[in-house]
Amino acid sequence: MLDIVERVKDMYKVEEMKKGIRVYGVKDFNPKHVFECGQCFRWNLNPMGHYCGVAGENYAEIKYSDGVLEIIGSTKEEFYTFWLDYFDLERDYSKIKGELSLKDEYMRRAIEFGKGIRILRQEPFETLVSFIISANNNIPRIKKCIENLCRNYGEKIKDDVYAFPKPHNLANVCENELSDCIKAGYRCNYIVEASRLFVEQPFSKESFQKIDIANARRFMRQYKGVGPKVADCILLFTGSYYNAFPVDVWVRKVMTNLYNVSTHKEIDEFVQEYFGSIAGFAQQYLFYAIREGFLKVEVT
DNA sequence: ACCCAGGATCTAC
DNA sequence: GTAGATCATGGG
Repeated sequence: MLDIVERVKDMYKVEEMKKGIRVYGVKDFNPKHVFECGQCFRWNLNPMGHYCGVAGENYAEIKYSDGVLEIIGSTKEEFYTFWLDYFDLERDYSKIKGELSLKDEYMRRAIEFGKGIRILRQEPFETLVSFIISANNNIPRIKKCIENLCRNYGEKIKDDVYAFPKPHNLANVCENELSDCIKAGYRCNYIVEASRLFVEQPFSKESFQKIDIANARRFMRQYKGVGPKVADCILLFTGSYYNAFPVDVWVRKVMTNLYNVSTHKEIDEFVQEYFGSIAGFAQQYLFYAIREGFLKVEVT
């Protein structure tokens, strides 16, 4: 851990308090943008107007104002060993936004709208299962299914707060029981099957280190319930490939409308060329701005 | 009753 | 390899 502290000492000052920590010098961060851009499902506004949620085995409350990030529920050690990476705090988002803003006016406006987005580096298994559930589903229901899943099969962290279930706990579950508990319908079969494969054949950022995105996509699609879109969500939101570009109905509309590319293959070839290695960030800025209704697209 | 939701699968051509 | 039906569930 000391090497991490040494590495980021010029970037952030971390102060420990009674209930949590304060991190000074945090730029390009807006909790609303981070937690509501569609990349995660376990963070919610509390009555105080702050986002609370679970990541890994950690429960926290997040506040941000004026370059100061407060993580209630975290120690200094947990910050260096977990949250620093989770929030991708060592990446220069200003540079990414600068590069993408030069592409076109539409992109520039999307970034202006979601300028506080950071792509979380989430846990592989949780991301896999969450985005299997996301298919042909809406966000409020996705969140309910996942909360039910954690409540029934996850380890209790504290009062009424549960961690995401471990792979082996979902691999051994009866499909009908799972369906009764989480109400995810036909996706329950996918969840059990995918969990079983994950136990045998897990993946992580590290395991993808030596293969290109095409092979990573092929690998991901072995899991039942993982198609092209879900595969890219997992690769992007685990921080494995930042040129992953999930194409859903909304993003497809923009791509067709604005850039005149329509098939999945066409779209991917275009964005890899146009946005390059930071295509995934572009996707998030676009998705958030469109879905929130800030940017309009012709409905086809 | 019908349509939709960050799609994926299965089947048939 | 690709177009079409089908897949639970809940909300509008």
